[in-house]
Amino acid sequence: MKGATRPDRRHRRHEATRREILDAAWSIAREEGLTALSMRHLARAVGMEAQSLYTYFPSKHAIYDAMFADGNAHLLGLQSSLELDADPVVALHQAAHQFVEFCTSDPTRYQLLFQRTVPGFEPSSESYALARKVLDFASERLAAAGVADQTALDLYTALVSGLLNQQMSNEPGGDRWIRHLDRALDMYLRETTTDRHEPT
Amino acid sequence: MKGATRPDRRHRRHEATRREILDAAWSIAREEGLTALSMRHLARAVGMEAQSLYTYFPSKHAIYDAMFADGNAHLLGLQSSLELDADPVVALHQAAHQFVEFCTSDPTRYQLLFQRTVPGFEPSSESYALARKVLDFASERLAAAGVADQTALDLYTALVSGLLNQQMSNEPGGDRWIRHLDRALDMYLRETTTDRHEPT
DNA sequence: GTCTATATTTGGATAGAC
DNA sequence: GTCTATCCAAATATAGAC
Repeated sequence: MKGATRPDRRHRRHEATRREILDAAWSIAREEGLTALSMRHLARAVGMEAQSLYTYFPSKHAIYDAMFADGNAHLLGLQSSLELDADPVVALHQAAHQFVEFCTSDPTRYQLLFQRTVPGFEPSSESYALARKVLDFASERLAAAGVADQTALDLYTALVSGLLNQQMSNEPGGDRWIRHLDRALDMYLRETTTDRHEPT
Repeated sequence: MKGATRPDRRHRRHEATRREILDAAWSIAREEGLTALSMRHLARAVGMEAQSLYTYFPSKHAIYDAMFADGNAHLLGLQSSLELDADPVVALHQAAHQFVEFCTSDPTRYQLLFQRTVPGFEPSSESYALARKVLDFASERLAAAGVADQTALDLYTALVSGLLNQQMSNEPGGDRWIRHLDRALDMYLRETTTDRHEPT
């Protein structure tokens, strides 16, 4: 007789609970802030004792790390599935808008992924690799639009993140800064690309 | 006989001790991070018991607030005493460089003044008024250079803070982003001002 | 896998003697 | 103004029974 649960079944169950905990963590962080997330609080939300969480995550930082990976994976999925215009300049605007939408739609996630506000947290190298891929995506969009060098890429990230930071810090939910995104992109492209048409 | 200390003398002594505590707080925050600052830790640094600090500051937040005011007052002093070039465009570059230097020279201060990273802290209205004056300064420099409207001012703060944020977050101490400050300013001015010379 | 019990640390803040 | 003595709350994490 096979009294024991099959290993893969147990594994699936384990993963499902992990997912459940992670979702609850996002929920708490969104409602009360990233730093307000605690093991006790999280445990209560999923109907467990705090100590039982250690079966699924070795530490609180591991939970932050899983959230970090989670958010980046989500963004990568969005970026991959976005239908880009044939015109690389239009495509760059599209991609930038998608990124801004992703960030503004969830300030907590933005804080975890792009600001360094959680006290002792640093992403693991595995999670950080995902963040790198996100940046590579932007790099490709820029190259397609005629911007190739590293310095111009740095200026781009500064410009977009500058608008986002101001928006999220001073007027979350509004558009006082991010509504200048298109203007900022045009300004940026005028600076960093050499127009080959209109030679006169 | 006048056995009691004169009130103003007592007041001066009180202020001196306050100053001493504040300096120690900056020192600790710089060495171990803003969030690592605790009453016990701070008290040990000045040779007191933690409880005695409450004679000088009613709460921990009051200490953060005093630090916030401190930093902004310092910046205002620097801005006021800077000799600006007669050419408003050159003057804008000067002022921007001074600001960037102020920020990069003390990451902890930058974090307290311009990022919102301390968990529950929000500056009092008195302290915030100082921060407003700092922004007014930038506003005047921009107006002198021919940038008057609010949207352009928002774009300016996004641009400068964007470079700073990237620099402080990803490579503190380096210049990978801030070395593009002049280029970014020129790009910005080209976008936001109408050149009256070269009408052809 | 989940629980109870507990260790351990750390924090902010108050009361009252001196 | 400074101290001792506490209070109170909250956090992460481990040990071991079931």
